[in-house]
Amino acid sequence: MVRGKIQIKKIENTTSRQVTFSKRRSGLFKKAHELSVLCDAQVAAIIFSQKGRLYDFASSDIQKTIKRYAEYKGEYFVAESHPTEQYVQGLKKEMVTMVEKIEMLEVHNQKLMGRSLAFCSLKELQEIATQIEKSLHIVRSRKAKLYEDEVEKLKAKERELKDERVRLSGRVGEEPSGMPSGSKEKEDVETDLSIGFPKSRS
Amino acid sequence: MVRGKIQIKKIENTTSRQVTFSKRRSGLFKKAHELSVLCDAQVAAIIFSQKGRLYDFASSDIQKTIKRYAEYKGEYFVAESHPTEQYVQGLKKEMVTMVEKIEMLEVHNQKLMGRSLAFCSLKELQEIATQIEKSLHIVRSRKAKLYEDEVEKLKAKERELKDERVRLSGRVGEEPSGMPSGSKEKEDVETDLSIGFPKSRS
DNA sequence: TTGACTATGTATAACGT
DNA sequence: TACGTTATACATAGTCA
Repeated sequence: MVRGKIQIKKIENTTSRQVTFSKRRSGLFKKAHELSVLCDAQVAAIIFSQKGRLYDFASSDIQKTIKRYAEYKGEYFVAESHPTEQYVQGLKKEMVTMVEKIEMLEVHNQKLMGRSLAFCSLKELQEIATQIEKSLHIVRSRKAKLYEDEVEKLKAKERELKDERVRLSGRVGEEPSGMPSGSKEKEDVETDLSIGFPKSRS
Repeated sequence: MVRGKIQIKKIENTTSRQVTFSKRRSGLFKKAHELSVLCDAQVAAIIFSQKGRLYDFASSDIQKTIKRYAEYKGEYFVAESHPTEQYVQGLKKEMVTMVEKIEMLEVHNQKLMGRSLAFCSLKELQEIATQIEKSLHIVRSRKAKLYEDEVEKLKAKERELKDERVRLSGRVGEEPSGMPSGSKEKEDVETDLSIGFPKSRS
């Protein structure tokens, strides 16, 4: 029994509020449905309860209704971070550029590797050959340089060891003995060191 | 005055339907508002009239409500062509792959061109040198083949011309004359054709 | 269109169970 | 918590202005 006009303000009693919510919610949805049928309208209603639970009603597909709303209002209902069409276009453009670059590099690579030459003109072949010769020259020089450095390092080490040996002999005050023979007659250590297999060990 | 219970079905009379639409719509919005206040709920309602006109109500910001709905349902209400976050992630992943490929190709290219060798080991240098030598061999072979083909073509042409000359001479019934001298003693036409500038024209 | 009027149907607040 | 009941408040169909 209704005691009188109710005030439209938040119902403080939790139970009462929940009951009212449930009843009025279904009442609202009923009214929404009736409106949609009687007047041939597209109706959608969304309700979040205080607890955050979702209730919805739609006379047709709610997604369609919301999309229609979005189009009508010219708005997207999307997360803040959602990418724009423009941004994606930018990405795609970048990708096209990258694909082109990859193709270009692959073709170049192929040619430098001596493949896919079937449609090269003589002139082009000549250019490629020149480039390759140049490359080969550089690589060989670099290789030679590395060898040299290696040899230098080893020579330095040998010299160091020899000095050490002399110093030790001096301290002991004896003639060097028990040292590998033949170390004195060979002044040029270079002949003693070589890349590859050692000649022999005496 | 209401004559009796009304049927919940489309009102055929246009005027009546429009009036009912207007009244029930405001009634619905009023109920929605009351529900939101009484029960502290978030309510939104969207109505499209039969004519396609939009009416909406929301207890708070309707955009927020719809966004909340979208998040709750895990859906975007966006135009068909609008890119999803997932799609963009896919693109970005592809781009990373492409960037890596480009870097790899560039490094390879650089090495084949004899550049950026500073940090190559001897072993690596040796491999590069071997590859380059192989490439050079292939390119030179290809070049040689092209030269040969060219020469073959020219020889064939010369032979053809010679045959033609002989036939013409036979028809005229005379000793060939006015022909370039020395064409008979030279059986090997190869010496007569060369790549580059012609030696001379007699 | 829009707003009033009003008889009547409906929704629902306050209770029970 | 959820469902009946019921007295009331509210909504609204039909009508007129």
